[in-house]
Amino acid sequence: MSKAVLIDGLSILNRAFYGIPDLTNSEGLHTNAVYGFLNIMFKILDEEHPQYLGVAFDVSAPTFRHKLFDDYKGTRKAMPDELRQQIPVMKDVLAAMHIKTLEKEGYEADDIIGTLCAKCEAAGMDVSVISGDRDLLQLATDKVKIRIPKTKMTGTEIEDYYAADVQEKYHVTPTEFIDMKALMGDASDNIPGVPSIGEKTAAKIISAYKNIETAYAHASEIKPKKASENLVTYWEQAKLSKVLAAIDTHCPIDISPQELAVGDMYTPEAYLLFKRLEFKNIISRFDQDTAPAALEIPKARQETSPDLLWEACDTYGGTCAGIYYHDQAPTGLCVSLDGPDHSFFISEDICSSQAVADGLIGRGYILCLCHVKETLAHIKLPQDKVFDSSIAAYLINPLKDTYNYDDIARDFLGITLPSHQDIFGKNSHEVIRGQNSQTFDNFLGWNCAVPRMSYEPLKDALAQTQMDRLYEEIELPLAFVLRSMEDYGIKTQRDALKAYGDALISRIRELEKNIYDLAGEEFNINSPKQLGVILFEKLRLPYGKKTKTGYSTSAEVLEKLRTEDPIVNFILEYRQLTKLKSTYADGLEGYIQEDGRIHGKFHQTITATGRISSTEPNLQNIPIRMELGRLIRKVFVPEDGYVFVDADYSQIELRVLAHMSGDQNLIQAYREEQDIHKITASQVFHTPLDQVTPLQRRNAKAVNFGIVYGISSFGLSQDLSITRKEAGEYIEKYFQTYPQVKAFLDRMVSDAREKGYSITLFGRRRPMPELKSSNFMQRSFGERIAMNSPIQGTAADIIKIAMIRVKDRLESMNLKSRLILQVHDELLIEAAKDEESLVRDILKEEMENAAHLEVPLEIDIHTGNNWYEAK
DNA sequence: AAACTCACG
DNA sequence: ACGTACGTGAGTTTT
Repeated sequence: MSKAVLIDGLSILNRAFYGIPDLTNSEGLHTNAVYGFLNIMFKILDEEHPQYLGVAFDVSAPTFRHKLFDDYKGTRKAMPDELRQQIPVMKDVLAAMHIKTLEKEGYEADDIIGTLCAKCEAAGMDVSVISGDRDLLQLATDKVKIRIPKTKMTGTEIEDYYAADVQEKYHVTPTEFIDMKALMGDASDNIPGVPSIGEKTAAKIISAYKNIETAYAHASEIKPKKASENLVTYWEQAKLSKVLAAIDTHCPIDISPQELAVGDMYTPEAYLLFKRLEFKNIISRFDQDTAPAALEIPKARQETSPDLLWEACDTYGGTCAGIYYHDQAPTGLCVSLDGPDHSFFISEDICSSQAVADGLIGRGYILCLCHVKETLAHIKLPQDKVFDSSIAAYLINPLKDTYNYDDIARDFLGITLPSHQDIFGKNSHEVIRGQNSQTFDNFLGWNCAVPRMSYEPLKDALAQTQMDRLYEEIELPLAFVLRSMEDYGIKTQRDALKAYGDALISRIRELEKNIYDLAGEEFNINSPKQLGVILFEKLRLPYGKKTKTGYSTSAEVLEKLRTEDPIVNFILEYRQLTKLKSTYADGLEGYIQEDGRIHGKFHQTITATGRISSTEPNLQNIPIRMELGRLIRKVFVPEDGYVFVDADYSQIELRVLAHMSGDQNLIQAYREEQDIHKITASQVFHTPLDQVTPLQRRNAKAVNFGIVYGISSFGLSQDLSITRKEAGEYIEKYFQTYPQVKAFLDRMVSDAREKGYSITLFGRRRPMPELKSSNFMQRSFGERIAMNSPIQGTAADIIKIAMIRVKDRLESMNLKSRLILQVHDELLIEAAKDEESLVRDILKEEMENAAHLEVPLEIDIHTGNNWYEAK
C-alpha cells in the first residue's frame, strides 16, 4: 500500500514558531519555525516512510473564501516579522530537498490539501495530513489520517485522527464537523458562527440534528433559548459560515499524486542550506560523503618534509601561517601559508611539531590557530607570535556555542565546511586515518587554512569594534594563564574525599528509612515525579503552586512545607546529602589523576559576559554556603612545603556599579569604607545607621544584588518572600538614595537598544538581539541583561587583568608559588611556604590595582593548609 | 536530549 | 497581559 503525506505548511510553521524558543543564525536570520517544521516533518517521515510528499501553502492574495467576507483583514492577527521572514526560507529548504510545494492562486492550503487528499484516496493510497489546525479534521476518513503535532524543542507529540477518532472525541462525523464549525465559528479563521453558540452547544446540536439545515428546521426545539433564537436571527450568517468552514475538495489543480513522489532529499543544496541555517542536528542526517563531495576542499600535502616547507616559505613569504596540531592518532603539524593552496602536513615521525612551529616562528611568521590554550598542552608557543582565531571570534560575538574552524569559516570567510562531527560522527573523539583518507586530509587542510585565511578579517573586526586591546592585552595572555592553571591542577586527598563520602552514606540510609516510613512505601526519592505523587497526592500536602510538567518539588517549595510534615525536613536533608555524595564526593574522586591532582579545565569562550567557566570538574561551584558542604574544601590541599593563599574581591560588582554610574552617594560610601548593605538599609528604611536591624540589612543586601541583576520588583519579591508592591517600594527608595544608579541603568538599556550590544569598561561587547524582540518576556530579559552585562563583564575584565599580572609577577620573580584557581572574584595560589608573605603582597597589589576606579578595590586574603581554611 | 534540581559567583 | 531575577556546570530521572 502506498502512502502520501500532505503538510499544511503555514500552519505547521506557525506551530513551530510559537512552540520553539527563538533561534537565530549568524546572519541574524530567525530560524526557529523552519527548524521546528523540519523536526516535525522528519519525525513523520521516519515513522511513515511515505512514497509521496507535498507541502501546501496559501498564496498571499485574499482568497475566494475570504472575499465572501468583507472585513477579513480586521480580525486576522498580524503575523510577526520574525515568522514572516521564515516563509521564503522554508520554501527554499523544501525546494533544495526536492519536496513539492503546492500553491494555487485563489485557493487556501486547506483546499489544496482537501483536493489532493481526495485524489490520493481515489488512487488507493493511505493519506496523512499534517496540520496544526483542527479545521482539517473534516477530511478524516478511514484512509485519511489527520495528524496534529504539538511542538517542543525536541519531543514532538502527535495526535492522530481517523474518522472514528473524530467521532469519538467530538461526537460528530468529520462531515458534521463542518456544520459544527458553522455554528461555533472560529475567530482565528474569520468564521463568524452564531453568537452564544460555543463548542459544547454546537456539538450537542449537530450530534442531534446532523447538519445546520435540519437544526434550523427544528430551531424551536433547541435547548438553550439564546442559542435557539440566535440560530434563527443569524441564520444567514450561519449559512455563510458553513461555506467558509467547508474545505473545497474539488479545486481545479493540475497536480497528480504521482508528481509528489519522494526523491533524494539529502541533496548537496540542502546540505549547504542547513549549514547556513546552522541546523547541526539536521546535518547529522546526511551521509558523511554528501558534504565533502559537494565542496571544493583544499588538501594538505601529505608527508611533506620540513625542507619543502621552508622552501615554500622562502618562495612564498608572508607574515603569518595557519597551523593545526591534532592531538590524537596521526600526530603531526598541519601548516597553511596562504589558504588552501599552500597546505602541508608534516608527520611527527619526520620532524617534531615543536620544531616545525619553532622554524616558522624563526622565519618571522605569526602562527594563527583555533584554541591556542589546547594546543599549548602539546607545543610551546610564545605569546607574541600567536593569534587565536577562536578567542577573536568569541570577542566579536560571545553568544555562540562553538568557535571551531567551520564556525569561523562560515562567519568570517563565508565558506561552508563540514564540521568535525559531520566528518567523524558524533561520538568519535578519536580520528582514525585511512578509513576515508581523502576526507581526513581535507579536514586537516581546512583546519590550518581557515585560521590563516581568517586572520585579516578577524584582526580587522577586532580593530573596528575597538576590541583589539582587549584581545591583545587581556584575552590572549589569559589563555596562557589558564593553560598553566590547568597544568598545575589542585592536589586532592583521595582518602579524605572517600571518607567524607562514606560518612554521608550512613546518614543517607537513615534518612531514606525515615522517608519511606513516613511515606508508607518505598519509592525513588530522587525522582521529582514520584516524590510529587507522594507529597501532594498521598500525603495531601498543600498543593505546591509551581507546576510545569507536574508538581515542583524544588527546595524553594519544600522550604515552605517544612512545618506541614516531618517528611519534608528529611527530604531536604536527603537532597542536600545526596547532592554532596554524587556530585562532589563521588564526582570529584573520578577526576583525581595519577599525580594526586585534579586538572580541571577552564573555558574562555563560553560565557556571554566574559567570565571564565570551569568543567571536568567544575571547580567554581564547590560548596561553601552550608557548613557540611563546605567541609569538602578540606580535601583540596597544597603540596608539601606549600600553603594556600586565597584572595577575593570585596563586592566587586557593586564597586564597579559605583564607578560606572558615578553615583556620588555610592562612591562616597565606598571611599569611607562603610558597610554598604547597612547604609543602603538605613536610607531605604529610613532608620538611623546604628539602629539598622539584621533583617533590614539582609533585605538591603538583596536589593543591592537585585540592582546588579537588572532589578525587577517581581524578582526581588520572590527573593525576599514579600509582595511585589513592597518590593517595588524598596526599589523606588533605593533609586531615591542612589539617583545616578537609576540614570545609569536606564542609560545602559537605551544604549544597548540603540547599538544592539552592551559594553564593559574594557570594551568587551555583548550583542543583545533580545531587546528587539516582539515578545514581551524576551524583551524584558534583554533589558535585564543590558543592565547586568556591563557590570558582570567589567568585573570579569578586572580579575582577568589581575590574573595575568599576578602570574607575571610570580614568574618574573622566579617564585615557586603559582596561581591554580579562579572563582569569578577569587584567586587561589599554591604558595611555597617561604614565599607566603611575598605572595600576599603580590595578590593585594595586583588585584587592587588591576583597575583604577572611582572607588577602591579591596580584597580579603587568607592563608591556610587547605581550601577550607584559606577561605 | 530534556527536565529537574542544586552547587557556586 | 505577558511571567522573571544575572552568569555558569553536573548528576539523576524521564522521554
